[in-house]
Amino acid sequence: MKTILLIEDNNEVRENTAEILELANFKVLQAENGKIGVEMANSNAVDLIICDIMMPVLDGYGVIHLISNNPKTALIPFIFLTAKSERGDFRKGMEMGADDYISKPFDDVELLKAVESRLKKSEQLKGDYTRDEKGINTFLDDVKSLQELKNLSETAKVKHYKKKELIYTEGNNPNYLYLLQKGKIKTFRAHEYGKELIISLLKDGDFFGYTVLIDETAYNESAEALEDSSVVMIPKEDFYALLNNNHGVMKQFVKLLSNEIQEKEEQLLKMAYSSVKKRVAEALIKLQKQYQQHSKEASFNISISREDLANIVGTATESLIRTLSDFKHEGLIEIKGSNITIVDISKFEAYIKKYF
Amino acid sequence: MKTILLIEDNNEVRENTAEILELANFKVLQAENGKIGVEMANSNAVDLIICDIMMPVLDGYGVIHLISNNPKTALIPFIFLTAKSERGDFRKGMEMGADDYISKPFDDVELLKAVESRLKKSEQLKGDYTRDEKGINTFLDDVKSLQELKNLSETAKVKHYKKKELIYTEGNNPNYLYLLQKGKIKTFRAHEYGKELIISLLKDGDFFGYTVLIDETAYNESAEALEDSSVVMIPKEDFYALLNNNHGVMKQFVKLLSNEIQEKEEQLLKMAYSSVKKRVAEALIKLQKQYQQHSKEASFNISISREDLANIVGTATESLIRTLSDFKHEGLIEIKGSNITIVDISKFEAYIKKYF
DNA sequence: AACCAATACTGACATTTGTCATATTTTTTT
DNA sequence: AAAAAAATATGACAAATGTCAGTATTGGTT
Repeated sequence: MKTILLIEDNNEVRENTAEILELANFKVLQAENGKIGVEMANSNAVDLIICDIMMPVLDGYGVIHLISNNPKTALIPFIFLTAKSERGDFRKGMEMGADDYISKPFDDVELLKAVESRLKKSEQLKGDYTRDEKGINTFLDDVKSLQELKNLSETAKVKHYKKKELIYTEGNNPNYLYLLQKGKIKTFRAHEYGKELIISLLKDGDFFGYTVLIDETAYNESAEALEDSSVVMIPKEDFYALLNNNHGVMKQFVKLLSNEIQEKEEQLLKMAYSSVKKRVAEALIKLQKQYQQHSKEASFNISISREDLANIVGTATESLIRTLSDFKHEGLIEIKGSNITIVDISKFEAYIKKYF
Repeated sequence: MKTILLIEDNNEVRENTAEILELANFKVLQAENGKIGVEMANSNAVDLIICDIMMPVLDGYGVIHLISNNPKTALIPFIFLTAKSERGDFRKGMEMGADDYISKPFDDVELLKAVESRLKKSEQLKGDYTRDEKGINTFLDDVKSLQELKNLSETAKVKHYKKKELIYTEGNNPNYLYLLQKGKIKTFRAHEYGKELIISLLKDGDFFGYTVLIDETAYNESAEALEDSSVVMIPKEDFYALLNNNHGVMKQFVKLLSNEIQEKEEQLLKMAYSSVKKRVAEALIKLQKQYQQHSKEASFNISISREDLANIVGTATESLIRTLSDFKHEGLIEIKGSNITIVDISKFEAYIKKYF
């Protein structure tokens, strides 16, 4: 329920107005002068302020001045509701930053529509997605909708990469936000000659290449297609524009990033103290889940080269192969060429837990 | 220079108005009907729109409807400038989401003041910090200013922790954003019995505990004071409010997070493929730099327990100690009790590069 | 100043992981 | 289908790191 702060010195007018607003299912806070009003705005979570101009102690102009200069309250929509109906009065109110100006006597409908209109606008601004509860996907949907927009316009292009082709390399300067439309792509960092660590394995619908866009530095990782892939290239300007204009997207993006930090920290902990065997097992389970969720087959083959798997785990290819052999001999996985199948994922998980 | 889109069918009025705006040093885009206006808004970076109501092809109401429904243009301030001066017309315009409404004939000053007022408001909303070029510190300054604000009010409290005291533990529910005012604190994650990895070593002025605040989950790390410390506890509601109300802070925060991701990835790569010896060396150099920068002494002792250092590197305490002994025997570092001094940091760095 | 507990260090050895060389199998190309 | 290339697998061994047990040193406390 939204909270409206009503500042008006005339008891009768105030109470009548409050009643109307309450009937419209708003929570109403009442203040009988400007000073009290400002105090209430500071100490309560207020979604909108309706304020008279001529009042004792502190008038409406004083109120809007104080409200605007306090960052905590500056963004609350502000509506003047006043008997001062001269053009000059109206202009002064608006110039001081009011969002609407209703002169008395006013119609109930006028007031309610004005309130609704300003609340709607304010929500749009804040990008309040709290109600959809869809979490992270909202962000993706948003960007996807942008991407669809872009597809229509000429700015966003889709590029096709062959297996083993590079999308970008360490040192390149970023110009695009990438969206994997179809295919499989790895991003990885190089350590020493021949050694690399796969940072992420991307699946359809995943975005990549955004961290360097934000930092405005060169790539410190490379991206390579693991199979033939289609990639949507969103010009960085569009990405910036979206972030800057849509607070909701920004919020979701912050969530996305902070999630990633936590994941990386988790990985770091495991890289430090878990044995190769355990890391391999966890990588297999993760891959299995990631792909199964994606393609809805019952028993799913993980098809990945030993080298890539080793680079996910962060170990030598031979060590990885030995570990897989061990798992195979214990009947936990089956290997057919480059395909790996986890025989029974819950058994596998249980074994890992017990064994270590 | 700010760009204003002026949509008005009457050539004379439009050109006169444009002239006034140009004199006030705005860049003016002119559109002679609503349809052209909407197209221009979509293909140009526009900071404010001034629009007539009665027009051929697409009227002002149509324009504001289209502008509001496109996320790319929805946040551009919108002013109606019209001969329709009836109360009903005015209300309709405002209800459709206009930010101001000026009826003709109008005064030049009225128009300019209205434009300035709306631009000011819009900037406040976007929190445009692009001009200070101070980068990440802006965020910190912002939060610090909030913190100062908070210090005055009663909501933010400073808590003192003794050496070895815990600030929070894994599983706790977060209620605060923490700011280390004075002291030294580590945050760490537990792996198996007795094994932990230090995620970060905090110094004065560092914030911590924000990722879980954003994810709204329980802590997956613990924080412990390494020496007596003073910590400012900012209620999470204030943190949320700051993020939501100040676009600039949000932007800086996104940068902060994306930076952190890149750092963690770097660490991950090193954890996977660098030897303990190399990781120890790098940890020492990092500590040296972090502290030296902080306290401006020439030769600085790193004072850290072997166990903590091992937990930064991600190795067994004994292995770490052996590595330190090696470095000592090679004359690279000096050890006096728990204090470690790098004899010559550039020599040390050169040795590391050559040796590995 | 002496004591005690905590921390730092060392030795001996086990375990894990990496490296190189080579064999085998699978996949790709012709 | 055969040949070539690439990927996978295995053996033998070396190097790195961990573990446990015990000794030495340090820093704080009375």
